[in-house]
Amino acid sequence: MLSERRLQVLRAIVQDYVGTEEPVGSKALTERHNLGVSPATVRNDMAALEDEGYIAQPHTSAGRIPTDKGYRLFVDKLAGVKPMTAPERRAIQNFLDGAVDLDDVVARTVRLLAQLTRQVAVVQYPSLTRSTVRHVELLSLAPARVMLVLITDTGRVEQRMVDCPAPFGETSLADLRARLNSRVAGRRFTDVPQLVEDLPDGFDPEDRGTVATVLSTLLETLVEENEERLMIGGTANLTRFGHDFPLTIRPVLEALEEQVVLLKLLGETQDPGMTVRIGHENAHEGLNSTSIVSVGYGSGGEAVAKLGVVGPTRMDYPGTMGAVRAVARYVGQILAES
Amino acid sequence: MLSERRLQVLRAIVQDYVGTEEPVGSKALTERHNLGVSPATVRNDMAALEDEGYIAQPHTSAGRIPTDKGYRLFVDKLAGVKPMTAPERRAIQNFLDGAVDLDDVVARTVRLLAQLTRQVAVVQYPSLTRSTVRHVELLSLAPARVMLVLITDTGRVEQRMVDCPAPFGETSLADLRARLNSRVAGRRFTDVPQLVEDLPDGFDPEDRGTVATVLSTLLETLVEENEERLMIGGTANLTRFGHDFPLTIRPVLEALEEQVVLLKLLGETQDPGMTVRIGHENAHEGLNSTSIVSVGYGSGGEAVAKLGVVGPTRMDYPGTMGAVRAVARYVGQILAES
DNA sequence: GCTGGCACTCGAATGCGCCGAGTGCCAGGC
DNA sequence: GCCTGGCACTCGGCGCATTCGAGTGCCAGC
Repeated sequence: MLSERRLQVLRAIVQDYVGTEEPVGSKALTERHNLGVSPATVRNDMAALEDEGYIAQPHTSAGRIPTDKGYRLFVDKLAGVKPMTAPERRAIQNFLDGAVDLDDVVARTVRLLAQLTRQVAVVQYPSLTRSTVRHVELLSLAPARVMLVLITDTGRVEQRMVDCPAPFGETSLADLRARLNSRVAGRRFTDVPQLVEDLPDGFDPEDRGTVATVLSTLLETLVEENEERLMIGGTANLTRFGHDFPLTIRPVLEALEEQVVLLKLLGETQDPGMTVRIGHENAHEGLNSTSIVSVGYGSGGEAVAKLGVVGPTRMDYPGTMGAVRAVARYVGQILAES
Repeated sequence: MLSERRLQVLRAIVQDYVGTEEPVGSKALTERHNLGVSPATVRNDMAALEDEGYIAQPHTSAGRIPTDKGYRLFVDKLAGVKPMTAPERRAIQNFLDGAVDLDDVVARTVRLLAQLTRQVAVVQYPSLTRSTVRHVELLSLAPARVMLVLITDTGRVEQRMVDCPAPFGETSLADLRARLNSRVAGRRFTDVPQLVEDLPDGFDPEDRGTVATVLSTLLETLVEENEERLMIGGTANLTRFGHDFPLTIRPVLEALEEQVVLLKLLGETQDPGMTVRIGHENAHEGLNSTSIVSVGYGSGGEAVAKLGVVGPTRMDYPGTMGAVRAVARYVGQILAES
């Protein structure tokens, strides 16, 4: 087990490195943090920390930089979450309050997060899985063509074309619309399949095919839309990455474009609380030198999606975590209101 | 006026520079293109071209690179549009054919363009201005709360909440829905305002306030959504920009995030044909070292939006233009079919 | 167990010289 | 009049040696 002072030294190294972006040496450390001991002592502690794998030297005779393991310890034990100041909170709230619809909420959230953290922000659209159906609308566009519109409680709208096997009259359509909504309105997506299972039975035989087609399209929509979408912003902040960055930035940009990858990363943990993935803890290779801070958010306590930021492992964890948490909280409020 | 050979020299310079990314000298030129004259002659031509401002030297005793003016001449007079090969066309068609909804069409188009051109692709969502109303749906969510859903002929769906000044019964709602649709379905957005002007007159006095509120929300939606959205992809290709690129890439990423800027640039010309904006021709400062190739696309001949790519001024113009044109054509087809 | 001292290491920065691609100009030839 | 070969000149890039200094590890002493 590491002594208290060694942990302090690690903390100081992380803080200085994050601030200066340069390997930190023993002398600089004692000058900037009053640890009450001499550089020589700190050197011993550093050697010990290096043995344990918490820090490393980029090359002999250079200062030390934290390893992923070092950051991990820092995040878990040494640093808290830095709360936002009151003015910051007000600014967040004001900025988000102006949103007019769901897209706008998400777009504003992305901008806000990117600005606050000066990193790349990722916001997942509220998931359909845990949300409920507000309404299903059916529109007849042609005798054998129906448009299905699904409206969720989070304000999201999805539409699908349905080509019917047989012509379908307006009255039948109205009938189906009414019955369908009486069954599924207000219900959870996951419950819908059972709820509509026997619905075709109540219809005329010649209409049953069409009803079944519509229903299966509806179910498809529910499933497909679980391949959730997300919005990304602040990629310009990647340019602050590092000195060597042409090599670093490319795979990151590529990974960010692969939304599937990000969704997988975000979804990896069910825990709606704050998650920090550091460097190689990220399964995706392109993100091995980045850290991802994410947290669930949602209306009324229950998390329906995640948001977070992607940045260099050398990031201000307490500040970033504070910003992410605060934004998630306010977005949840906004969603609950609307 | 420049002699025929000097134009040839310019063309050769552009081609070589685009290929090698390095300033091109007189000797290399005569070796790679059989111009039938000696390097010394080419040098004279180059000096002339430089006087005219078509090419420049990065520093004394280096090769020449084209200026924006040089590229402009190249695009206008010296190069055509390189058509896609048959296999490429098939690939484009196959890739786009798999799309299931409008979002998907746009997403696939972006990916496709980015891959084909190895540059940043930008696709504007089909504009509402020139499209027509397919259907307006009204849903009662609470006694004094109505959701308005607008469906366009391009398959786009927009929804808005309406808080009514007074409770509004289901029958009144159905009535409004029917009357509204009989007037606006199939009509152009621009025509809608006149078409619904006197609609409230036909309703009971106590309902007129609500009807007016709903209508004004509808009109707002039409206008607001003219602030069109767009999708961007292939930003990872920015890393191929150049050697000096940390300085170059940053403002580009920033400009790309400012969707307003891009929309403005795309919208600057009404011409639905192919537009090429080179370097400083782009009003936005961050894009001064990029060129934008864009073209209108749309279902059934009429352009409803634009798509294009953003790349370094040093790009393969004929190839890029060919790809952009081909993609636009096929996207138009897809939209016309659905 | 902490501290000051000391020798050592090694990357970054600096300076220097060479090389070669590329230029401009000029005199001569078709 | 235009093209060509020749020639002197320029200047950035590259390789190399040198210096400089931050930082280290170790050791003897308090």
